[in-house]
Amino acid sequence: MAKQTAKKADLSTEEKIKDAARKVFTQKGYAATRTRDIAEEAGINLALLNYYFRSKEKLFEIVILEKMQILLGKIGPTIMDERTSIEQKVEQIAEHYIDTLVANPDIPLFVLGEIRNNPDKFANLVRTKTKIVDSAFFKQLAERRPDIDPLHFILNMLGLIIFPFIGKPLLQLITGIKPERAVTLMKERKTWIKTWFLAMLEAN
Amino acid sequence: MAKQTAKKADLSTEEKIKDAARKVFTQKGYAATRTRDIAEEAGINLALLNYYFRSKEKLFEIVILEKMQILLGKIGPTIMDERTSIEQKVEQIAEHYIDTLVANPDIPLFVLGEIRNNPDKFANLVRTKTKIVDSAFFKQLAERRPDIDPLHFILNMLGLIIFPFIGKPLLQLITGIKPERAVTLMKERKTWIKTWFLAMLEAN
DNA sequence: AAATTTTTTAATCATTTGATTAAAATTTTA
DNA sequence: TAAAATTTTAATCAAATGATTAAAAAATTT
Repeated sequence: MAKQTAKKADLSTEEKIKDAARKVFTQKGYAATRTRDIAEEAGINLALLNYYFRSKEKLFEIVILEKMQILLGKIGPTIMDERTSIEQKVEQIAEHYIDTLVANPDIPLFVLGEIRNNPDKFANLVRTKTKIVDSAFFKQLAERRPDIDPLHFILNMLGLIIFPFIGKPLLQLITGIKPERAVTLMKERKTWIKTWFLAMLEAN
Repeated sequence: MAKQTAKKADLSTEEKIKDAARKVFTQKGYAATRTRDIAEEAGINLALLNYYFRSKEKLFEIVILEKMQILLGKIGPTIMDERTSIEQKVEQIAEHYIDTLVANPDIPLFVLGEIRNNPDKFANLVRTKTKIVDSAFFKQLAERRPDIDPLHFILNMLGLIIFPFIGKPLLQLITGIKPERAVTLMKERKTWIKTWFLAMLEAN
């Protein structure tokens, strides 16, 4: 008992496996992940993974549903809110997502990559269909800029927020920027994105 | 001879394999790709893949180097050009990349995903190190907005251009947008991105 | 056209990988 | 504390997968 690997000593076996699965799956993706990697990372016997979760696939589903919830959970309620302005919505979304993604930088590439590899699988899962285009945000944008498809501004906002996290490995490769500097940069963006978004909204 | 699968009838075996490899690797990533998938897509015997390219790994390297060149090749020369303005650079880059990505929409997610899975492997490959931060573009941005790190604007530009292609599977999932509509949307952005970028550059 | 070289195929290998099993160890219940 | 239930382990399986081999087929050279 005195020489557990600290961090995971107190967690239940099931939680140790889930933690390890979260880490390995999000870092490498489903296909590149070996169940043995997860077992080793969790410090447990491989058979336990199947004992608790039946299969790699089942464990994966638990993890990716969590991650999709993190990535998509906040956006729905925020853009549906009739009482907040465009400005407030953008501010809320930018703040929330940058904080979330600084803590979970691997999520976007992970989720988008898995959706690419298996679009059908998530088709039913995202029952948000036609939700965004009926949202208050959408209507507000259309009213402000009747000449531009509101989808453009949705894409702009998400691009400004999410892309830096997706592009970070490349950015580090081509600029040699340090990880801490990258985090600082992301946090700086929290305040700027609202300003930039509003500027784009007025642009001609 | 009269009943080849048309398209590939005239290509050499080597090219048929490369074509198939480009398609399967970029769509599913290295780990999720089976050499048998490539052989089948190419309409050749599996052993031929190894006969011509030695291994899955070797064939993959050929493909990803091509794709990285497509993704990164244009940006270097453009941002280094001392004689063009910020506006011209952004216009050139937006036009070029959106055309390129409409024709090759899978590239960004593919390349960024593989870099994530194997950062070390591409470390030496991207010898652009310290190039961007010494570029004319960087200096011009720093001069125009001394109060904001030029990297922010690089990220903004790339986010506006590239993110829609990375996020397309998700966008289609949550909006039900048709693929053709998505392409139209991307092309519309070609003209707007310069405007939006300049607006962000002036924003306060 | 015979000989040589190149290309292609079918069969097979060795390793990896997800999963199972039966037994051992541990914990909980009675 | 004995019995029962739960958890863990080591060994092993079957299928998938990257790769090789030896022989056949086709193309090229002499």
